[in-house]
Amino acid sequence: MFAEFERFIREQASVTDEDIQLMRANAVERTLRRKDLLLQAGDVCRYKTFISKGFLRTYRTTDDGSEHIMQFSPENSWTTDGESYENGTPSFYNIEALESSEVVMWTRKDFNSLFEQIPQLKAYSDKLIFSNLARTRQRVFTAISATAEEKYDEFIQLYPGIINRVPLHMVASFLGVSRETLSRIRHAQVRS
Amino acid sequence: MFAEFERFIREQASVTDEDIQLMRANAVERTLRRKDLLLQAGDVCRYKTFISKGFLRTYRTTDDGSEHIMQFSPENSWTTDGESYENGTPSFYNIEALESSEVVMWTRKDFNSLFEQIPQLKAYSDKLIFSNLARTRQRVFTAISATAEEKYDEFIQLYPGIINRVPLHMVASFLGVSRETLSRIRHAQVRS
DNA sequence: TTAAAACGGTGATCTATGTCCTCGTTTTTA
DNA sequence: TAAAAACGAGGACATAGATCACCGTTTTAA
Repeated sequence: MFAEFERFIREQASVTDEDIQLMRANAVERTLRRKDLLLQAGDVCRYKTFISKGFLRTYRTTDDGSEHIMQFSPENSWTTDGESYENGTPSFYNIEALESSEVVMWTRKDFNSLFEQIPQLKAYSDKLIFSNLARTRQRVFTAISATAEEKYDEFIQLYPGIINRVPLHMVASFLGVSRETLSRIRHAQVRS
Repeated sequence: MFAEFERFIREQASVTDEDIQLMRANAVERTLRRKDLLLQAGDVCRYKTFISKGFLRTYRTTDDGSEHIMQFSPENSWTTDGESYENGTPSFYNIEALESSEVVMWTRKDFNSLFEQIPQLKAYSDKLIFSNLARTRQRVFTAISATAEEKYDEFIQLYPGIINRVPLHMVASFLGVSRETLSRIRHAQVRS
């Protein structure tokens, strides 16, 4: 699992062999089976997690019991609940494996010390957060301005591949539309 | 204008007198009248802006001409289009003064050099971005999971004061509901 | 200081989307 | 490998919220 991470980070940030050793030193590897939770709502998110293999989702449950997906996380991406991780507060989110997955994790303490020792890692992380914020803003804009069909079209364009990897109701949940509406939109598009 | 900024930043980050001098050195002050644009869609956002007095909004226009408000920015807060600012790409957003305002701005080049010279400023900025991301995520969650009334209630709770400072249709635009619906929700709540 | 524009409210519709249901197929799991 | 669960599709109906239209009041700007 760390091997995949090493390959990934080397191509994302120009890190040295020593940097890699540092990162390896306090990395925690974990294997997840389908439906395993990496984070449970109510717990504090203690780790920053790199997904070396598999597929996760981050979702939140409303009072009426319905689930709303905030994020899909395929291999070669990161996941965490930043708010809980930074502030040590209980998380609202669940992070669940949708496929059997392999991840590499670091505690905040360890990762912050990596930031101090590896400035390129900090710069890379800053960039990630920026692009994350830009994408989240875009998602707000779409959520408040687009029709269900426009939301779906943008999803397909922005995240091709995901549609073939998760059940339709999860895409609907991510978009904030009902499963049935999404099913109808798709069918209407096939015909046209 | 810089005086207000100085007061603000001193209480947010522990900066020295010399730090203040550095920040003052390349700060650009600007006065805006109501309806003036700080940023026009299509232009590159060249500045990071602190609002020392007044009130701005950031909005985006859809193809059909409708405006969607992404952010309200009262005095003692910051505004910029991070994506355009960081990447030098044309912005999708307009930033407009809703009241006559006074702002202090820095170019990216200058602000980045301040980051190098004033680590506390960088740390403060990192925190801001984190909380910004957390708030934006929360807004996504609400947008995809809540009813119009729940959206309004959360807005009032999260941003008390703004409701008395902007016309109702702007709150509606921020929430992604129609002016009429919001008006009815408010009236129904007064009665209950 | 006055004409024009913006604003908030409300009634009468309309409609996009949600909800509830059933059914056949595929996938999962014991 | 068989029973159970999850899934996608689609029909019938319900409804939250949009749209359109109009009005009186307040604010803005020439």
